[in-house]
Amino acid sequence: MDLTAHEIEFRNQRRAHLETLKAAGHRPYGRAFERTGTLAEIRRDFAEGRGVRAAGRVVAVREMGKSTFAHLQDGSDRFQIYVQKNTLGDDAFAAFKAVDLGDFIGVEGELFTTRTGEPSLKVQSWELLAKALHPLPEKWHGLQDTEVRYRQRYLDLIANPDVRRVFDARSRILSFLRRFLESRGYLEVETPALQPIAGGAIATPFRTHYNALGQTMYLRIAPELYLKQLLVGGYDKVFELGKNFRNEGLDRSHNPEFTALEIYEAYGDVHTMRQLVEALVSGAAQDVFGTMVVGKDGQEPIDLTPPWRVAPYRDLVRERAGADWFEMSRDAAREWARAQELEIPDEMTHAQITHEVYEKLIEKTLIQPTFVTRLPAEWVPLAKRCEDDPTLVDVFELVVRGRELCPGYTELNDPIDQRARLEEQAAGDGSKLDEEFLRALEQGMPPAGGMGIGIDRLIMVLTGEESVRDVMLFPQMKNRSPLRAESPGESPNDLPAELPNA
RNA sequence: GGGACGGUAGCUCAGUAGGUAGAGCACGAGCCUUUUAAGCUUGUGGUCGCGGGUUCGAGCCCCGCCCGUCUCACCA
Repeated sequence: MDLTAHEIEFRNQRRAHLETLKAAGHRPYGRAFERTGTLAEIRRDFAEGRGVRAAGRVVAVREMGKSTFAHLQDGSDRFQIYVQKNTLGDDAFAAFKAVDLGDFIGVEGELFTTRTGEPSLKVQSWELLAKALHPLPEKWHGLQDTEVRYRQRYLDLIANPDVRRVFDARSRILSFLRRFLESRGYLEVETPALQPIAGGAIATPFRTHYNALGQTMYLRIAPELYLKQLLVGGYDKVFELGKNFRNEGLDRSHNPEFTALEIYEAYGDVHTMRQLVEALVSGAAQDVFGTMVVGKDGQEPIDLTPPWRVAPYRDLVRERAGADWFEMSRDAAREWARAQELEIPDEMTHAQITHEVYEKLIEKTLIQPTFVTRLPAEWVPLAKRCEDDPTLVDVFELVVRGRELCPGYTELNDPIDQRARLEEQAAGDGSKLDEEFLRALEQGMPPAGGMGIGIDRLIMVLTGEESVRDVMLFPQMKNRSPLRAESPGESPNDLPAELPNA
């Protein structure tokens, strides 16, 4: 790797500092350091003159001749330390000058308040815990380069406190979801991520090969079919919180691997699920942010206070496209849609045109939480039909800020209808039929409600972030230098039959 | 995949009309014992994303490519 003269200079200086510190008796990469507490705890329990031990990364240094101010940062806070020549002694003070921005150190001393009123720690002794060989990003503007922020997230986390806050919130939201569900008697389960048939959704899967069985495997696109087998097996209330993988495009609301929460409840239905998701999401906002109104400054605030709007799909379409929409001929519907600047191929059916109108003209206008209900059966093959209209299914799609957040429905438990609808969806390709799942349904699955929440999008709604990359610690990025070029025309799914073991 | 925009010092960014590349921070040296974007003096640091082309001369113009952001397409 080619280094610029400047990078070589940085490296040499820091290594020279490291040698200086070693000569002064420091271990360049220390061992456990017993702290009085985190920096936040030390601040909280501040008492003038109190003796404490603290540790953290040096993120700011202000040298003033025979004394130095610096800031330590740990996972909880940032705290000022004060290093004085006559407190520390000549040698320890001189060695401290070899501490660079970014180094981890441990310090021991007394708490005091500076003339300007900042709680500080007067250092009596200190030791090096880890030397940083690279400089820190700029202290005032932080790290701006989006590419570096995503590829080297640790720099982003060090330099940009707001980023840290988003991921702290993410963690607390996940924790709340688990606590909430467990407190209501739902059992967390784990089902295969490596599946022989990628079912439960319509999406292109990632394909791989399992050497021991000589068999093609897929990364799951959804856990749904396994969770339903647990209902067959007698579990009444289960959920799974985990990763799904879809071999599709990558944009600000899609990442090839993403987190989903799926919940199933025997003897429930679409209404059970609606109430559950309302309580779950509004509860998470209340628990983590102390309010049910969320969003960043400059955004339209989202009010998550239940109950949320319920809007049947056809009503929304009629509202936008006219009360007589569903009595219109296909030609008239096509003409109307094209007048709205939608691209409508001649062969599109009336139902497809309707769906295009919904997705392009209506969904994005649903900012506040809205349950879109009673969708056409062909869009949701695993849902049970409405009793009063077999062309519709008992589902909701929860839409917030114009984006689909969570589908939920009364699960289809009729194995005969289920087979027919999966066959229709597979369009004659029998290899896509999950016979194991159908066999399980034939064993008898209790009536049930189920739903799946896109957790990354939920975090986006709750934190006000507009890109999924800003709520995932390590979003997918293209390799900077591919190990080997893909041969032209080779599909990413075409793998050699045998892969060497790593 | 299409379109728009971007990639200049370790970081954040300027760069006029095509005329030998700048600032702040960081870093080095000097001064400074209550500073906090510390301050003052001074210095180092650049394959201008990569590869071609036009030109006497390219960070700037042209072509190709790489990476990223947004957007459209795709997408339960």
